[in-house]
Amino acid sequence: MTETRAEQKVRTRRAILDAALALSADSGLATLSLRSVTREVGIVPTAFYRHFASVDEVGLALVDESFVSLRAMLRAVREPAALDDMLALADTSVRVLAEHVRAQQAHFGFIARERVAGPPAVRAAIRREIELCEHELTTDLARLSGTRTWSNADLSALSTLIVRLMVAAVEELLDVAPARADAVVAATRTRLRMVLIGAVNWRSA
Amino acid sequence: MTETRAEQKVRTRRAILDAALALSADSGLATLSLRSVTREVGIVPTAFYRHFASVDEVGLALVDESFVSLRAMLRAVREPAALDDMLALADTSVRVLAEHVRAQQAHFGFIARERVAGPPAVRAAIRREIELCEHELTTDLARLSGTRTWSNADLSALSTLIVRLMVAAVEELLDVAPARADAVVAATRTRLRMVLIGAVNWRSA
DNA sequence: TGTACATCAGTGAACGCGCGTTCACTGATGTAC
DNA sequence: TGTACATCAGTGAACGCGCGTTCACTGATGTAC
Repeated sequence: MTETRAEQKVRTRRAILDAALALSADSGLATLSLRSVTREVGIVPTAFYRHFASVDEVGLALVDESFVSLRAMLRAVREPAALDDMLALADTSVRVLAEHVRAQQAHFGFIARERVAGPPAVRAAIRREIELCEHELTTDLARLSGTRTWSNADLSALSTLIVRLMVAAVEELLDVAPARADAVVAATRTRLRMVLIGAVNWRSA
Repeated sequence: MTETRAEQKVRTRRAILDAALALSADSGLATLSLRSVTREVGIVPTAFYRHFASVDEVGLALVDESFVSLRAMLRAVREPAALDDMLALADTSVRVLAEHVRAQQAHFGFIARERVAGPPAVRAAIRREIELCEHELTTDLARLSGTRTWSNADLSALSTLIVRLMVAAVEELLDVAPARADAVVAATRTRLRMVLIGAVNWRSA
């Protein structure tokens, strides 16, 4: 009614992205058919081509979206000013993570799944984004008091451990019944603490 | 010629498993078609049913096979008698891992991929096997001097960190050009050392 | 050892199905005058 | 404001293709006597 043609087009594009995200949760982007997406959206298969050239292109758009969510989450872990503060905040960080995951289930699940299982182009895009995240975290870790004497290799070892712990926690949280989420949070916190104790004692123990 | 009918049947079964393993490397077990497998083997599609009831059943057989490889590898990490010994042996452990991965590329790749992307039954089977590995490692860690005072939760936090570090290293090794394998080994060793330093200093730092 | 019969791995035709993509189209929205 | 034309999101029929699965079959291997 009050909607312009351009607005309607954006809405359909959005509906295609949402449908692809929801449907790929079942059995992956690689097995997702164009027809199942358009069926879900309520348009005819050929109308898809007004918005995307291929299903792969939808996948790449979803990678972009999903990493907006992931970056938002990683910012929470990057705030502390010293390694000891990170250790003290481990509990809070993991809880924040769990909340983000609950709120952004679809995006996090998409990354976890398509990272290894997606079409090659999507897999490559995700890998690039994760490396970028690790690199950003490495830069931030270098600014912490307590890492003054660390080599670049040591810094990136720690940031990799942290990022992967988080990615693994995400996978577990997505996989587990909501009632058991607290157990996952507890276990992840213990693992994160163990890694950070390794970091605090690195080259000084 | 000199082959009995039973031997021939075993050979065909083996060829089906090998073809499924090779073909699923391209784009996953979930998208693997029965017809592409039989085409590769050189039999007619219907002959498949003489050996397996479905492609899922082939997947489960491959999970069993692949974990024989993974267990063999994990035994190498479990030999030390104390946490400090593990730390000293970190370098050797990671090298052994890299060799195993090179020798058993297909099996390790299969696990890494299908763990998140496989058909539900295959995914569940892999998850069960990984939990079993973690549990075995936990039992072994409990026997080490240096973990006398640890709770079960602490022990399983460490074994989870180690197993996942190994799984992640496998994924990286599979993904990287052979020439860059040494860099992956070096990075993994640093990460493993950092985790083990966390373990050595756990509850005592 | 020789023969008659049973077994069963692999065959080949046929089926209905969902797929991606093509094409010419419709008709509401948007624009130029 | 009213009219004539352009745009373009979505339509619907049609195509050829590979899929999983059915079924009755063949013929070499294996077994009982």
